[in-house]
Amino acid sequence: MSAKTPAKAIAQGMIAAECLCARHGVRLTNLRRAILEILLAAGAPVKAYDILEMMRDRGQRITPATVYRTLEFLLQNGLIHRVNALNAYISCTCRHDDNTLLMFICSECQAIKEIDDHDLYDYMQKRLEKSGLSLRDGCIEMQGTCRECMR
Amino acid sequence: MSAKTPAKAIAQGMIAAECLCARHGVRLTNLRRAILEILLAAGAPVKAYDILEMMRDRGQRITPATVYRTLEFLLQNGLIHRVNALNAYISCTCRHDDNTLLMFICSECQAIKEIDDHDLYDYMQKRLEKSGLSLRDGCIEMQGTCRECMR
DNA sequence: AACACAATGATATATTATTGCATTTTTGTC
DNA sequence: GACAAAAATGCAATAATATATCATTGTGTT
Repeated sequence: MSAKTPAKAIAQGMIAAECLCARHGVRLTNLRRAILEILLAAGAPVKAYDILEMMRDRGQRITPATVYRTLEFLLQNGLIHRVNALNAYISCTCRHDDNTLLMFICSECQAIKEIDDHDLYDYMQKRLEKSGLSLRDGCIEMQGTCRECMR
Repeated sequence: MSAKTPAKAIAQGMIAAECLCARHGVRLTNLRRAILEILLAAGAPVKAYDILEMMRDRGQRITPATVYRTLEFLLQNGLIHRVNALNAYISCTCRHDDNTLLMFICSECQAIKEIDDHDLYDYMQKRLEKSGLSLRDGCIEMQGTCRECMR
């Protein structure tokens, strides 16, 4: 419905997810597939209860607990990210096999951009280590303004 | 009670807050003072409903709405920060007069460290501008592991 | 005192998330 | 295939976090 993402990209995302789950030795069930697909299609942060509604609209009988459990699974396996600033979830667009993540959130339009800048990440890592802090496997969430909202 | 922070530091924080409010032309009321003091004393992230309880323990009749309104005021005036990763609030320890903020959260022990590293901030800013993103007035929340929890 | 405005009180409700236990589905073993 | 064990899901209740709305109180100005 609100498919902001081209069908092709969604399909690719699903295939990538299948591969990843196979490698991890975990099961990508229909429920998990369905919720991941919603997130892939949205291409934007989606709230847990919105996912719940979308699933119900599709005729699924489902409760919050199930949604959150499924999100937890997808998070664990690096297929999606949680956007703390928005209490929302977004499908992962980077191909980081590690858990490292640089995420930029536009405070104006809520758009999310994953930053695939390993140099920057490494620099931050190095810089923080001077204060005895390790970014290893860490998430970084930055808020600012995107180009469109800047003008 | 749970005063992790020396009384002297709390007092200093309060004075700084008074000054700042005076400069901003806003009122640091008793309620606001009380809640700021709780946060200063804690020296760690505190949840809204914990603040509510502490206030009630002190004999104040107070509701969630009031707590959130007060937190909002303190946030607006840069006296505290919201820790999105924890749904919690912490008194500001840096003296940034701007809204820029680099915050590090230990995923193990939940300790928060404000990073006062303008070089790092500027570097990130510059780096992000290449992607059309502006960190101006933005918050950065990083999760990782602190020295103590590393071993 | 009268007024305007900011702050707080009070009630209700919305939003986000988890717990615990029952049931179903899948997997591995015989 | 039959079975037991484990994983996934269903279901109900409830916890935790946050906001909206309207009434009341306090503060500063004239």
